[in-house]
Amino acid sequence: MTDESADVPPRRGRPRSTKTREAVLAAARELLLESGYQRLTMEGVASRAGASKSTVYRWWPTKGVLVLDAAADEIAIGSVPDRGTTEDDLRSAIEQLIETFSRPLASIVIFAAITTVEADPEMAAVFREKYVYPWRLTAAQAIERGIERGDMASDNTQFILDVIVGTVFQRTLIIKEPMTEGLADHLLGLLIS
Amino acid sequence: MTDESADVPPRRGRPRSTKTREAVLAAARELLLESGYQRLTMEGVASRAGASKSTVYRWWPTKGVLVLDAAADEIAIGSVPDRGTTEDDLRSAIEQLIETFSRPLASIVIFAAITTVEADPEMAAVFREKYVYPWRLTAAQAIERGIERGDMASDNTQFILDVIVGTVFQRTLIIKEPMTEGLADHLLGLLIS
Amino acid sequence: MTDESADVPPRRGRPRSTKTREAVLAAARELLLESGYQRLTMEGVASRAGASKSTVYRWWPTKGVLVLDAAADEIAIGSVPDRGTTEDDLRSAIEQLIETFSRPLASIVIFAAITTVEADPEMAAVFREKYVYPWRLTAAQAIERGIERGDMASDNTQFILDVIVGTVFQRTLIIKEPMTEGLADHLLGLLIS
Amino acid sequence: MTDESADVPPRRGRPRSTKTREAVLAAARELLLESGYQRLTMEGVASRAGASKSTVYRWWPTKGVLVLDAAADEIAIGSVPDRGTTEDDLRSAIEQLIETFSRPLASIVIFAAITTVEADPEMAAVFREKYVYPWRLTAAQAIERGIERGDMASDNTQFILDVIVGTVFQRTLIIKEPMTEGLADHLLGLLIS
DNA sequence: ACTTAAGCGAGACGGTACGTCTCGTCTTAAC
DNA sequence: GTTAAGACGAGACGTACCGTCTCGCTTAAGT
Repeated sequence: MTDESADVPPRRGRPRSTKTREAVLAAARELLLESGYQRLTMEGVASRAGASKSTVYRWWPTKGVLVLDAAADEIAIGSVPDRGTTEDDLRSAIEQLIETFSRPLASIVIFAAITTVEADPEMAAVFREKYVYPWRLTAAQAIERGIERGDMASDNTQFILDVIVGTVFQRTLIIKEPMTEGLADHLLGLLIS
Repeated sequence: MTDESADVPPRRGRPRSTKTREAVLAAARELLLESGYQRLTMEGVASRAGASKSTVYRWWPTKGVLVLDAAADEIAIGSVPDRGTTEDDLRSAIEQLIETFSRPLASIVIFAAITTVEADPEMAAVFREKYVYPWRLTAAQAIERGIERGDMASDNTQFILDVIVGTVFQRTLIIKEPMTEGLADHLLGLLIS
Repeated sequence: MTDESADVPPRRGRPRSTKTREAVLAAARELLLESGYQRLTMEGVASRAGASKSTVYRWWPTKGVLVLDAAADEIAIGSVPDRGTTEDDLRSAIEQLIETFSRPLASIVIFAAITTVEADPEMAAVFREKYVYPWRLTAAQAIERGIERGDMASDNTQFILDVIVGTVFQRTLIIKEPMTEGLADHLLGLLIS
Repeated sequence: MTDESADVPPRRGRPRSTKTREAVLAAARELLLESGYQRLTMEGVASRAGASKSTVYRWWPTKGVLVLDAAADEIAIGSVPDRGTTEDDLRSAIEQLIETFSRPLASIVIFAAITTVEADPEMAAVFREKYVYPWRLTAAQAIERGIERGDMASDNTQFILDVIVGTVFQRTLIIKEPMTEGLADHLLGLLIS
């Protein structure tokens, strides 16, 4: 009878402090909500968390990595379910987008991840790989089911995705006035023939 | 008999140097294309232009103002003409957007103006007032003409504007892969019933 | 009639602030006396002086350069005069050494300059060039005058210099107990035959 | 048969590793010779020795203590013998000094021990107690024998000690050019009447 | 021609954050 | 109890830009 979980790495040295980790992430969240992404500094996070700069840099080499970690729960968007009808599927997708983009912390971090490509391409890449592509894949599948059923006003999946994401992004993160209520209905009216 | 042009201030002292002004704007354009908006520094612009920092700050109090001035010609988008048919009008609007967003310098500056709200709200405000609203107004008029003719798939003007701008922004400035050719046709197919 | 002082360099830009310069040097002196050379930090000096780090680094690139400047007056040892008799000349030399090594600030800085060679060879080099060699040259001349007169107990100038400097250094900077009063007489008794 | 040495404390747990101890001391010696005292770090010694920092700190609380331990053999200077004549005794003393100060490792450590008082007074104290005073005591006795015999040019023992130590220190550790050969003779010529 | 006033370059200045480094302490699991 | 590993708080390092501030020189328009 052998140990079944033999693939556990043999941890050595002082283990990482959960307390410090959470203090740093909490400090990052607070400062994001107070001052935004640009004005957040690694030094400020360390200070607010009662941690040292070296500890912060040891685990989060850049600001982008840090805030993606700090807001991970809020950013997570899940995947688009298969509810049986095209309208229900697309409505799910659109409402997931609207809901996620409307969370205060998530909106700040997502906006930063998208718009800071130039200064921090790695942040954008991590964000895409981890959050955007998985959702986009299931959303594309939902759209393709709709196309097969003959329900869609366009047969170009990528284009429809761009319409949905672009419009919701525009309305919720750029033009910030509400109108979010009717947004899903308007989009469905346009996309479903 | 009074002075006809009473609003002309009696300029005294050394007049502003056109040469310096143009050297600074040219330096800003070069650095934008070489390094992007974030990595551009006022210090770098002054140095490249052979000007002093105080001269740069005298005329362009912030990086945003400077960059909008430097790219003014490329950013100008004009207004949506009245060509007689809904399709022609909308196609004009969409192609103006695509064309403008595709110019190298304009794309950098517009992207910065839209996404830097947090760090430089004034830049965003100036950009909206001077470039976005005028175009958006004539685009809204074109859409309303289409609604009156009964050509549009939706009767909500602001929503349609968000679809157009959001989709084009998404495709040209966020997801940078081409497909720009078919974009106008796809959008027209969706928006015109 | 032409301008006689045409060789004045044409000063450009904002002139250096004398006030800041003196505040930094005074802060350095205070911290040297309070904490010693090793514990003095550039950051501490800037802070105490109400100056910024960049200003300190602009003018004094290393700690060694800064403290040599801060203590310049106290370190200056002059040169050995020619008083006519060997005894008077040597007594002058020895008393200059003792007096200089006994000043609180000078002793700290000289000790640092001598003993930090390994970590900051430039400081040691500047110190030697500017303060040690000039004095050593005139002291050597005084010794040679004594040798020519047949007054000296040894005819090796460098050796006698090492005896004088080594003994005074040993007594005043290493073994710090007094006995400094009789030191000059004892040395003269030994060196003059 | 019982344990004969009952006064040995009943050691428990893992015994100290002789191998590790020697690896650390050897690493310290290597790094002293390669980089000098200032640039030697506890971290570097641990790393070179394949030991952990905590092990190094457990047994050698400071860099000074470690380095004195690592160079103990080379630093040891013995005591001044009584050879019967003043000249032989003093020559022994001076040559012991010169020889010790000329060993590469010893010169580094002694120089550090003497000049690091400010930063590490404990190191200086340990060095004085363990190496300086014992030798100084026997050297003083040799000098006093010379004074009693009427051989010395001065009757102040401490002063003569300072002349000897100061001059040799000056010549071998500060001014590093040779001339060490004639040094003992020159000193004897001066000190013996 | 002479005065006046703004433009301009150079560059010093106080700040602030950067990311790196070493320090000496602490916390584990393995031995 | 000792060890290797290595996380941790602390704090200085030297650099880069920020936006402001003197300076002395230049350049015209108004006298």
